[in-house]
Formats: sequence, structure tokens, C-alpha cells
Amino acid sequence: MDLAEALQTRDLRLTRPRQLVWDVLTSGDHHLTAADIAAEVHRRDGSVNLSSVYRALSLFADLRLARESRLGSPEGSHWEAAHADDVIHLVCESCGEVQHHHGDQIDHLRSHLGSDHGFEATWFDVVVHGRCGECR
Amino acid sequence: MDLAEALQTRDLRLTRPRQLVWDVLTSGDHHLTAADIAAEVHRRDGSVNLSSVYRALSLFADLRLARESRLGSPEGSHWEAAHADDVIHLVCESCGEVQHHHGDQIDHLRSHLGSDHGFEATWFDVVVHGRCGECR
DNA sequence: GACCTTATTGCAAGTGATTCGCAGCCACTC
DNA sequence: GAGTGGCTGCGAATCACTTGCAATAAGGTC
Repeated sequence: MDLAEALQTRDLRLTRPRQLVWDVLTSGDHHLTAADIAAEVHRRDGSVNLSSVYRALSLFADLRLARESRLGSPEGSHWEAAHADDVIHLVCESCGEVQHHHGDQIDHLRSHLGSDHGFEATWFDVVVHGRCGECR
Repeated sequence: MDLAEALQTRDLRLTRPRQLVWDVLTSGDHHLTAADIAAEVHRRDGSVNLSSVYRALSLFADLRLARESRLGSPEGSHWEAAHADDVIHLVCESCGEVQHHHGDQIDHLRSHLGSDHGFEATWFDVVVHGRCGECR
């Protein structure tokens, strides 16, 4: 995933705030809140404004480079670099950990919805709450 | 689903605002926003305050009588009376319609996660965005 | 490198959904 | 019907996020 390229083909500019937000998004933890991202970006460069972080995030979302998911937590939404949409988020209610689960269930679901119900799925947001193996 | 009973067994009171919110939630459309509900409640009884609507909704959510789902729309979250959790929300990006899809995929997923991955699922929030049969 | 165009930013004020504190009210019990 | 404490209405507060605007700086052109 090359940020510079993705931007340049659309006459968008690769700026410092965008680069920093992208760095934070692609390195380290998944599922950061906008505030987390802003804090980390600000730590790396104190001159970057909160608005720019929000603007970068929603730009990345438009370009399908990043993805916003509401995991049901009270504090705002969580962000992660884009990944295939056949991913299930497993949210542990005990330790708060969010796992990604890859499987073919989503594909089954997609074809089932398409062929049996005429619904053409674009993207999936599957969140399962429960207790993870560690916490049971 | 008897509201009075659910409340009384927990030493909670059946008040007019709660009754009205419940009426709106169980009659007519699904997936109302808090604002929709507040508006309808207010139409039926102008003396009911917005805060009370929010308080009733979150109480019902605690009691598992109602359910909040974030369907990805910019205006706040959507509410519906509780239903079995094996429901998939199909959100049409064209007409905005939200359909419920009942199927056994959720059950398959639950047992798959449990037996193969040690994840004990409590509840599911499955939202699929796409185009419905009408809009294709 | 200097210059130019205009996308992008920082700032500060604004928005809109939701929450909270508190004094008064009323649902339910005895 | 009196008491009590759970609830409500109200208004102010919060919180995540957005926006308007003048200043700034990418990235192309010469």
C-alpha cells in the first residue's frame, strides 16, 4: 500500500500530517481511536493539529486506505489501515482485546445474500462481543 | 415482552416517559434514531423531556429490552426493540433501507468461533452495506 | 532554484448528539 | 394518604468531531 502513489494519482498532496497519520495507522496497534492517533502524531510532531488528523483519517477512509469501525465502545470510533473486508472483529468484554478473525464465513455470507436474496454486498462490518480464550 | 414486569422485578418504576418510549420502540418502524423516538414521544406527550428518552433507552439497553446499533450513519445511533441476536442488518447504500436478515450463518459462526477458536460469543452485531434487490 | 497555483493546514469557533447535576415530583409500598 | 427514594424536567456541560478562513507549503513549470 503506497500512500504517496494513492494520493498522487488523485492530485492529492502528500503532506507531513498525512504521512504521520499514515505511519501511526500502519505501525503498531490496530484499532486506535482518533484521539489515540492524534496523541501519537502529536508526540512525533507537536505542530500537527487535531483537525488535520481527522481530515487525514476521513480522506483515507474515502480512498479506502483506512477503515473506521464502531466497536461499541463509548469513546469515539476506532481506526485501522484497510484490510480485506472478510474480517471479523472479536471484542473481548473482559480484557478489551480486539482480535481479527479471518475465515470464509464472510464469503459464504456474501454469496448467500447475493444469490438467495438479491442483496449485493459492498462491505461488511462484523463485530462479535464475548470472551476470548484467555479470559474464559 | 412485558415492560411493567421487567421493570418491577428489578424495583424499577413504570413511568409515563418509559411507557411512551417503549410504545414507540415496539410499534411501527425499526431502527429509529434517538431523535426520531424523541420526536414521536414528544408528539404524543409534549411534556416528556429529551433526557428522559435517552435515559429510558439506555435503561432498556441495560435490561436487554432494546438494542442500539450503529449502522454507520452520521446521525446518531439507531434503536430497536430487542430481538434474537442472530440477525444481520442489511443496509442499502442507495435507498437507505435497513432490512433484517435471519439465517443460520450466525449460529454457524458462533459454534465455529467457540469450538475452533475458544471465543465465547455473547452477542453479534453484523452490518452489511450494499445494494438491495430493489436498487440494483 | 525561483515562481505559481491551489490543495492543505492551524486555529478557533461551531455543531450536534448525548450526558449530568440538582431540585422537585410522583410511582409504589405500607 | 403519607412517606421515600426512584425519576423527571431543565439547563448547562461534555465530548467527539467539523468547518470557515487566512496563511502556508506541496508539487508542477520554466
